[in-house]
Amino acid sequence: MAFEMADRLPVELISVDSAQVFKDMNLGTAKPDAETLDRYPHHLIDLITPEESYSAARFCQDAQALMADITTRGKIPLLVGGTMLYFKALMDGLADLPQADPALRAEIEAQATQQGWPALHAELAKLDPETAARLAPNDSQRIQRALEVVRLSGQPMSVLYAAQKRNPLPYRVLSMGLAPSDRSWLHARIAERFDFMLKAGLVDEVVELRRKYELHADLPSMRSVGYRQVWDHLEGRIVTQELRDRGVFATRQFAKRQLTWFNTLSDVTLFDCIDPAIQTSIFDKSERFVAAAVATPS
RNA sequence: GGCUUGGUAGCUCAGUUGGUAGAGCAGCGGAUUGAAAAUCCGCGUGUCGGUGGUUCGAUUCCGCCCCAAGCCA
Repeated sequence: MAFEMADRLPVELISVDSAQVFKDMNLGTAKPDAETLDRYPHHLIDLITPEESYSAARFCQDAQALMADITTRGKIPLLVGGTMLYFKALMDGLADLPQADPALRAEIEAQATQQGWPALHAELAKLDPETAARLAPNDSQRIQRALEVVRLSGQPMSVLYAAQKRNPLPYRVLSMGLAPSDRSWLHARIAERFDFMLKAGLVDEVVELRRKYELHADLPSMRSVGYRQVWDHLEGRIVTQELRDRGVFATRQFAKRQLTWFNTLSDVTLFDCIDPAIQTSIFDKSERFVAAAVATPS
């Protein structure tokens, strides 16, 4: 859909994808190939190495800077991708919170290994009762973040959330989502997609990544779908058949989580992508939708 | 043909000293504020292979049959 729009409208593409930001992670992230990227350049692809990490906050900065440039050039920013938190953060803004502190995170992590996350959840309950109340005792990542925020800023995260200013994007946004009406169709596509990745050499890609970079299994890059399972396979924990099955399961679960975001995100017009034959009609519909929206500026 | 071991949730299995059963994975639903392709939460009725028998009561004990794997002919 994005490419078809790029053929007809003066747009520039901005990728909204937390995995395609990594250099040399191509097959497993389903990154468009070099030829496609040449024809349809994407911003925010191949930004950092797999040793580094990106964030929703950095995405917001990067995307907003790009949107400003693009509109200055008289073009339309077209944001395309599946990292729904990034869309949400861009649309609704983020509170003014301290950024991640790797050393502090390591410290908290070590404490959790000793005492378990429920103990840290209890500790959080003293420092920030409101946040602790809405988090599950095993929600490691959010408990860690909430503790990090209090220690760094001296203020509970709930207080900083409450102080968050409404800071709407200075653009009129048209949101479109693709969701299949038939789950079994989705599952078949996912299996096909992962089998293709394996056939195309995903395992070799990870072998090469491990040779080229200093990686470990806890890195955001190596925790992503597909890479995590190949990692386990290369470590000898699972055989090829299991790698394939687990890769497919992980992709399905991820896809379901993406779909769940459509409940939360406001004003998204959904299009059904049930089978390839209908895809041209999806584009026709969306094109009419865009045309109608452009004709009625707010 | 005979013997042995199995047949319990979509899959892999546990279990019931006889009172009709539960884990993991899968699946489904939901949360989601600097790791988000992450992290977490909730959801378990299935002729316990079939059929006769014993019993107040059988998935559990016994007989026969079917199926699978292995061994012996």
